[in-house]
Amino acid sequence: MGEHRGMSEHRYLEEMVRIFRGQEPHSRVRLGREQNTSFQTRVYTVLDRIPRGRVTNYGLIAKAIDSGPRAVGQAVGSNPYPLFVPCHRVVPVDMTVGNYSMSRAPRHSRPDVKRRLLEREGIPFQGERILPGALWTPV
DNA sequence: CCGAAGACACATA
DNA sequence: TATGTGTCTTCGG
Repeated sequence: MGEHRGMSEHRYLEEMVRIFRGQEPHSRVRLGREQNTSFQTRVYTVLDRIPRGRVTNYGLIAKAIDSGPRAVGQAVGSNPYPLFVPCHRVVPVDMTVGNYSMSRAPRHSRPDVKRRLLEREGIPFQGERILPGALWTPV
């Protein structure tokens, strides 16, 4: 079986399925981040600290690393390890799921992957919005 | 280098 | 609701 992103293919898929189901990964996975810019690394470091069942927003991350929200969005969008680095826990300040990549699909066929991931992690929605109690502020 | 483009935020009408 | 502006990083010419 092949090697995939620093772990066996089998284990990688197994952990990925767990995350899709809203379960916690069995073990913390070490991922190489050599290709990232130093700015991206700073952003992903914050993402790693977002607790399960909580979300934060682009502006708060920006403040935490002394940058701007758009720059944070750009870094989040180029996350090389989605799911493992929980970019799905970052939402706009209005607490909707935001303009993540999948949101460009036609509405009737839109998979709403981000929302489903969040719901399985226990994030409470009311209509299109996440309840304010789920907001986490980076320390 | 310079300009344009973002998974944004905030102000103003 | 809907433009318009500010701000910061990346990428392409």
